[in-house]
Amino acid sequence: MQLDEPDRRILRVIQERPGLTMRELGAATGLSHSPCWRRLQRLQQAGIVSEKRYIVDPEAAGFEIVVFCFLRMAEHRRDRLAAFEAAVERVPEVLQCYSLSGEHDYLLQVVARSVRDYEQTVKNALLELPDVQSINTSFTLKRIKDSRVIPV
Amino acid sequence: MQLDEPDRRILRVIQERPGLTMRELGAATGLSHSPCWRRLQRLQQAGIVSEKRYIVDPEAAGFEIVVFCFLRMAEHRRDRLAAFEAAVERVPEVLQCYSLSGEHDYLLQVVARSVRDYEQTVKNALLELPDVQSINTSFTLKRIKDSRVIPV
DNA sequence: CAGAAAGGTCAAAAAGAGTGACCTTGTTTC
DNA sequence: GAAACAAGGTCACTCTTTTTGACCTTTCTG
Repeated sequence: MQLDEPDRRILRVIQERPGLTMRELGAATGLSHSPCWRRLQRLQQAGIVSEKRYIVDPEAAGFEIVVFCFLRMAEHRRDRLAAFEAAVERVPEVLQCYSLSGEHDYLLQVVARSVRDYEQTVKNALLELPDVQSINTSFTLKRIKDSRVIPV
Repeated sequence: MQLDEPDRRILRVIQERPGLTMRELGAATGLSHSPCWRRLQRLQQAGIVSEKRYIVDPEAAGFEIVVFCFLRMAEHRRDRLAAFEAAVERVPEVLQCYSLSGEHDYLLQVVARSVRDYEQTVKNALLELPDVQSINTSFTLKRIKDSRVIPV
């Protein structure tokens, strides 16, 4: 879907100032509430904008440990990787998983309540994932930024 | 803030099923809407839960390129790092930034509309950040998972 | 057991979302 | 240039939810 300027303005405002009413959003983007609402609907149907939701802060919720880990796979056959990816999806402690170009196959962001818990997750969930050859963990010391604001 | 079981149930349900009304949320967590609402308020005031907001999908919004990059710093004095972190905060293409233990100092997630744009971001924004010594980029090939659901 | 803390119920006000009808304006197409 | 469209604007209104307040009941706790 092609975004025009009003669409981008809407995207900017809903990201920077959630909690505006449709009328306020319209005012902030130079539209009135009706067409503004119609556009937002369209953006949602196009999958560009999610439904409105709450975000839970891992740290505040007691998940003090955030790690990134790099996986290398033993097999690189398409069906094996698909199996791995489906399995990763089901591990709740894994928040993000991207496949990478370069020397590592996957990058995972994993949260845990403690180092001990992380250890358990690695042993019980991650190493059990199909075809994982090696796991290289980097602990995060500090979250400097964790934004979901796309600079549209 | 210490979370009890009803709190955790609320956190689980609002993450798994956004869009429930307060009454439905209450029903799903075994509370009635009033106390449920009061708890959710408390969780928000405690910073555990954000206000309700839309999430924009980078890919759907035209940001096809998602990269992770690893930075190494020239200086490790406290005030220099603070300056760097404040500067990173202001680069809109950087969605995430964590400081890491181990051989790299920082991990950044950066989005861009194209490889060419990414190149620009690196040259104009990232390399301009104070004390950056080296940048090591890993392009992502595929997003397997990008969840914000904390397994409370 | 007394009090405090939290939940339940009810009722109601206020706010916002979501619609629909219809008019106006700017553009594109013949 | 006229007709046909595509969008936006305005209005009026309905319906849901949220948000509150009052008050009673149940559960813990010291």
